[in-house]
Formats: sequence, C-alpha cells, structure tokens
Amino acid sequence: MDDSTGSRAKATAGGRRYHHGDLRRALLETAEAMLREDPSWQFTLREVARRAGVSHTAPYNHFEDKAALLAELALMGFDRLREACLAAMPGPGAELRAEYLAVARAYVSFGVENPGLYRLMFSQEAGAAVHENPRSRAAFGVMLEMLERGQREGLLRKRRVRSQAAACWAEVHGITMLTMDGLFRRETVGRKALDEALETLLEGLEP
Amino acid sequence: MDDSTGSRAKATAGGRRYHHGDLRRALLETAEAMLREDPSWQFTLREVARRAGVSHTAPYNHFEDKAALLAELALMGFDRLREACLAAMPGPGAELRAEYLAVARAYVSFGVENPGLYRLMFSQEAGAAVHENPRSRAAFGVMLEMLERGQREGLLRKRRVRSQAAACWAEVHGITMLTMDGLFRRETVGRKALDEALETLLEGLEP
DNA sequence: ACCTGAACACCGTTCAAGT
DNA sequence: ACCTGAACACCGTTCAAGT
Repeated sequence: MDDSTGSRAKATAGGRRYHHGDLRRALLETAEAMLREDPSWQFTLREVARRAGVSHTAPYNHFEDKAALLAELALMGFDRLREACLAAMPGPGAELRAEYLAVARAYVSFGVENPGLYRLMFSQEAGAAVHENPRSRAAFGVMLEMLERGQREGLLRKRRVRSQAAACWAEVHGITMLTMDGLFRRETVGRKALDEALETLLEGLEP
Repeated sequence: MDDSTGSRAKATAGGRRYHHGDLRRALLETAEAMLREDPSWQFTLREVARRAGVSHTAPYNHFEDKAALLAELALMGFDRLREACLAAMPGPGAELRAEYLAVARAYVSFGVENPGLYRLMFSQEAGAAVHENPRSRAAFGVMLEMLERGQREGLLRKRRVRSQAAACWAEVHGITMLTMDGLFRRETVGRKALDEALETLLEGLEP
C-alpha cells in the first residue's frame, strides 16, 4: 500500500528526508548508522544504497567510488573526535594535569563508544587521502596545543613538544585500540585502570 | 610446454614444494609474501590459491574459511613479534632502561617493517579468536615480565604493574600504528624522535 | 584424504538509457 | 542533474564428483 502510492512522492513532509536532494548526506548517515549498529559490519556500498532506498548505482552520483564515501565518513569521525575533546576541556582556570586527563579520557571514550567509526578512521580503506587531510590531524591538535602551552609555562619536563605530543597521541590511540580489540585483561579495561595508564605517561611529562 | 608435461608431476625435486602434502603451509607462506609485497593488498583467498597453483576451492581442505587462514597468519605474526622482542633483549647484566628501549624499538621496528602483517594482526578480520589466543598476548609478555622484574627490584615507580604494562603496550602499539598511517609529521617519524617519545613514557615509569 | 569444476549468491563499477 | 537496470569481472562458499 505505502509503496504503491508512487515512489516519486515527496517524502519531505515530516519523516525521512531521503531522495529529496540530499542523498549524499543520507548515504553518509545511513553508513554511519550501520557502523554503529554493528561495528564488525563489512562495509558494502550496495547495502548502504539498499537501506537508503535507492538503486545500488545511485551513490556514484555523489561519490567517486566506495573509497571516497569511506574517506568522507572517516573525516567526519575526526571532526567529531575533535569536538568531543574540545567539549571535555575544563574552564581556563584548570590545572594542566586535570586538563590532560579530561581530554585523554574523552578521546578514549569516543573510540570505545564508536568502535566501528574509530576503526574506519584509522583503517587502510579510509586511505592516505584521509591521513593527509588536516581534518584528521586537527583532532589531536587539542592536546598538542595544551602541551605547547604547558611547555611555554614551564609546567612540563623540557623536551621537544612534538615528541611529547607524539607520545600522548600514541598512548591514547593505543589504549583505545587495544581496549576495542579486547587485548587488555579484564582488570585492565576499567576506568580506574585506564586512568592509571594515562597517569603513568603524565608522570613522564611532568618535571 | 611446461604445463603440458603433466600437472601431476612431483615438483618436489628442487624448486617449489607446493602440492606435495604441505599445501597448508604453502598457502600461509604465499599469503604472507603477498602481504609483504603489497601491504595494502586486499586479501582474497582466490588469489592466494591462484598463486599457490591450486584451484580456488583447495584451501577449504586446510582451513574452515578465509577467516581461519587470516587468523592463523595473524597468530604467526604474533609469534614472530615475540621472537623479535626476545632477540632484541640485551644480556642479563643490562640496565632496565636499556632493556626497555631495546625491546620497545624492536617492537616498533617489527611493525614498521611488516606493515601488512602487523595491521592484519590487530584487524577485525583476524577476529576475536586471535585476540583471545594466548599467543597474541604472549608477544607483549616480554615487556610485561621486564616490568615485573623492575617492580620487584624497586627500579620502577610504585604502581600496579599491569597498568604500567598497559601504558607501555599502548605506547608502542600507538607509535607503530600512527607511523604506519603516516599520521606523524615528518619530524616525528625519525629514529631519534621516536626514541624521545619512548623516553617520555620511560620517565613516567621511573621513580 | 585431498583436489577440481560448476554453481550460487553476492560485490564494485561502468554504461546506455531514462526523467 | 540525478537516477535506474543490465552487464561485467570479480568474490567467498558449497557440493557433487573425481583420484
């Protein structure tokens, strides 16, 4: 009944806003939803199109190929990761130590709560185009800037700030990935245990 | 000419030792070689079979499915990673600091030199079966044991050794992955810069 | 016990054709 | 400008059949 009323009817009224000119966005949202529902889902373009209610060739009007859709999705993930880290920053009066812990926790939480998306962001399928894009590095810029300020104010051990930033990024990225992979033992994955790991690095940053 | 001499001839003489009873090993070796030649290679079972000189269904006599071959390959990778870390350990008289740096460097080098294999080891395709297998955790056991000894001898900051081990694993894993992904800036990926990142964590381990 | 070839249900991508 | 359906060259996996 519903379908026979004509597939060309504008479904813009209230509900789904597919097929009305923003298929590009609809495809990205659909793909992300599927990734969230099943983080282990094997990404297929045809299934995204199916669920978005279009033919399996329609996506090619908006993305060069499957890799391009994946890349855009990954970049959106980096944007959101950055937002999550910024949102976690305490006010300007806070101590560096508290700031570091807040941002690091927010970073790890983002990954653990969005495992499918986070994995895609760092996957090979996303491709070099993603990792060369400033939007991906910007996600970690939040912490880099924090460390640079700490260095300026003499709150950190003297060392090249880029190396310290690399150590921080590697630490939170590593914790996120190994947690997602289930490679940490049960005693290690709790909030308290992860805090301890973050603090171990923190103590290497402090003078 | 070559092929018409009979495909059933024993090719065991000197060269390739395929089809003579160890196809399982041959498939694993072939797959690993292809991964080494092109780290971005999209793993297909049919191509492995083709290159190994058998029909595309032959692998099913030795592996339940594609995932099983991937899993075994990943476990072999963890074995070799462990060996690489053990081989890098200096003699029993060495200082903890030197030991830590040697093992950490060996770990990162293994990943950077075997990007395809390393990525597979931590990929989702390898599957939970891999990450639940003791062989995967054993790779990092080398460093865990080192830290436990350091704790016993009072050479480390007092803290739960498991958290320190988690921090170490996350650090080297993160450095390896981000280097492979090209997410570190040019100044960051040099040997000296990576040492600095490792030392940042080291200083958080030491009292 | 091990291997093959045909067969099935999928993919990603291209292209002529429609509006 | 955007979408569709048929078509092509692939996959992973199953299964009857061969030795």
